[in-house]
Amino acid sequence: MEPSTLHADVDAFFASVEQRDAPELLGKPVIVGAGVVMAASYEARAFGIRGGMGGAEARSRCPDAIVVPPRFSAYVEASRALFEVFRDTAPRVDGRSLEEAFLDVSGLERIAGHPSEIARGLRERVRSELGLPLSVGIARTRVLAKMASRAAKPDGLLLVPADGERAFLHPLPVERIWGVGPATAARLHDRGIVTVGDIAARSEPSLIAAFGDSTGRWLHALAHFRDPATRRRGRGRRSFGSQSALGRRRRSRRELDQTLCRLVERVTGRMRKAGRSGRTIVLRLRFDDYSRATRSATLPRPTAATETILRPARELLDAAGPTIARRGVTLLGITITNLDIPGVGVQLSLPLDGDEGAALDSALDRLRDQFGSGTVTRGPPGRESAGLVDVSR
DNA sequence: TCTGGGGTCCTAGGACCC
DNA sequence: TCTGGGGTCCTAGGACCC
Repeated sequence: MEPSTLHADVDAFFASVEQRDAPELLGKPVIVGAGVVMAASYEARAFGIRGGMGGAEARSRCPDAIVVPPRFSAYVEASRALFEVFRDTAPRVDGRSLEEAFLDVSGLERIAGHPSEIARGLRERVRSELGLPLSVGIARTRVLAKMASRAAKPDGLLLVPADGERAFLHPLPVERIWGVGPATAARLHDRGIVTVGDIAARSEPSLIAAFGDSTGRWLHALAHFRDPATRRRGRGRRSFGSQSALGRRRRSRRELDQTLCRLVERVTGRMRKAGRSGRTIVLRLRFDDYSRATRSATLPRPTAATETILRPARELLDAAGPTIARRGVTLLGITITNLDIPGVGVQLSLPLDGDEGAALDSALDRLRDQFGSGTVTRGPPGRESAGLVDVSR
């Protein structure tokens, strides 16, 4: 099987959009975000500046860097145009974030040429039409394509041929694996595992014994060039969240409550706009020492109503009061999860006697409470009755 | 290196049910 | 009354990604 999975990724996305829109920034070290580095141009990276780094640290590494505030609407617009080009290039596009996607170009050879020609054309189009640098990795599997695009950066193209997978993957240090962060890397190092090849030398059972069922299997598959069974099940989003850093100053209960209200309003507003609702409310806290905690509560029914979510959110905050008083809170966040399932319809058709009909009606009433009266209907009463539940959005 | 804001997924224990 | 095995739901924490 020849490689036909592309991973396409704009380099330093936010910073590249800023450089494109303000030509005087071209060729200069650019940092997006003041408090924390949200993106750094490659010129800034040359000074050791990385995303997630504190602003003070970044400026000390490169005092001449130009710091610009993020302009999210510009990034969203650039992303929209980018995905138009993606969808114009391949029939199957799986977006992973604003600036990256997997493209399946299998079966396009006769129309559009070899995958590497398609990738070259894609890079040229994104450069000429959008003014953005795009790196592309091509491989047989997603993980390999992703790691190839990473290796190709900046502004590069790398194809991993089917017979070149070992030569590409096995020498890489484990830190370069997509999905291995500092914690897992440290645990691998503890066991003398430094490269992907070292992982390949271990049996699957020994990896499972050391790293647990999920991670063990995943590492083993990856090291043997198999696409690890996706760790992401289902489709679509699974939560809505909003958070706010508060700084080190001690906040009064009143200030915290105001922040909480703002967060709940923001989240529920986004949920209503998306036509979604959820049942579980998670309060996120971060303390002076950067330790974290979560407190959660689950409602009987999904909702997106501000008041319905605010009440239990306040109770969670109250319950965390003593902990906050002791450790000081530096971040407050709210996440709504356990979302309803959109686009599912269930139709039942069954003969009912009187009692069963009444039971069905009360069940449908409960569903109307949950999903709204317009989405739940009941067929005509009689010997053959039908209830229709349609929660499609 | 003292840290923003948005996400996803996994694990583990306890409650509860059959 | 005690014990077992299997399953689901909830809560809390942690790891990782962009």
